[in-house]
Formats: sequence, structure tokens, C-alpha cells
Amino acid sequence: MPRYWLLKSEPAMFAFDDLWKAPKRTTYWDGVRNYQARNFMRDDMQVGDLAFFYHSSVDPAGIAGIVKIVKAGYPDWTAFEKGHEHYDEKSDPKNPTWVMVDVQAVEPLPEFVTLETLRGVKGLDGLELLRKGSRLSVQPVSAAHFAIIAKAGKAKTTG
DNA sequence: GCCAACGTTGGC
DNA sequence: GCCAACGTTGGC
Repeated sequence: MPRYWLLKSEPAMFAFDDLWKAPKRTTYWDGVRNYQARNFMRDDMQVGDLAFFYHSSVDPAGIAGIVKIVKAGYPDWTAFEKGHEHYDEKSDPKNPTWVMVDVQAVEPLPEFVTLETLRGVKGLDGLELLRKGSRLSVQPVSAAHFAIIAKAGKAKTTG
């Protein structure tokens, strides 16, 4: 059974649309520099897992699309590149501190699901994103929550 | 090991 | 731009 996740990105840096236009609609998810988020990627994320692509620090914030994990955790090499935005001198290439995964865009949500919308959706009690003070950039999402949110992102139909 | 200071995240 | 919340650092 696949697990489900939510990945945050600032669209000014990298938006779902950028991933959609990328070769094979695939990229490496670098720059996670939080241990809890790192542990999720390193220990629990597996090929075939699905994740929401969440746009943070933008108005409105919300979920733009769905991605699939296509490569499980491996060393985040951007931590080794001096001058790189995500360089971390304390990460030893022989014993890397940080981890990245590869993700592939699956589909955009027909309707962008804003954070405000999510707060009004029933059945999302316990969703990490909605927890006060939550700022984890990699979060687990239950299968039930994933289904509810995906449904909320489907285009409204008449009749 | 405690905890104050500091830096970052991210919604508003 | 503000600031609450939270993670990390470093003195002790």
C-alpha cells in the first residue's frame, strides 16, 4: 500500500507548474533541512507513494497538484556543493546528513485547494497541515485525508 | 541537560 | 512587513 504525503514548496522558487514542464515531469526534492522532515523521507517514503504539492508563502497558499515518489531517499548532494543555496558544511559526503527523493508530477488538481478551503472541509481532523503552528515541509497524510482532499480538488460539475 | 537567544517558517 | 510558533545553538 502506498503512503501519502504533503510536500511544501514556495512557488516563487519552484511551483507545481515548473515540475509539470520539467523533463519527464520529474525532479529531485532537495533542500529539506529539518530532521523530522528528513526522517520521513529517509525512513518512510517509498517509490509509488503519492504526495500533494503544496504552495506555501504565497497568496493563497494551497494544494496545486499530486506527485508520485519515483526514487526513494538518497543523499541530498546539494548540501555538499559550496556556494549552493542549500550548502551545509556539516553534512559529510561519507555520512550525509540530508536526504532527497525524486518526484514526478501525476496531475494538477482541477481546482486549487486553498488552505482556507481545507479548514472548512469536514473529516480532516488531525491533518498536520491544519495543526496550529505546523511548519513541517514534509508531512504524512492519511489515506482517508488524502482521498477527502483529492475530492475537494476535483472540478465542480453541474447536474 | 537546561534554557535563553537567535534564526526560520509561513500565514496573515 | 509583522509576528507566533517552533527548531537549533551554545553558554553554563
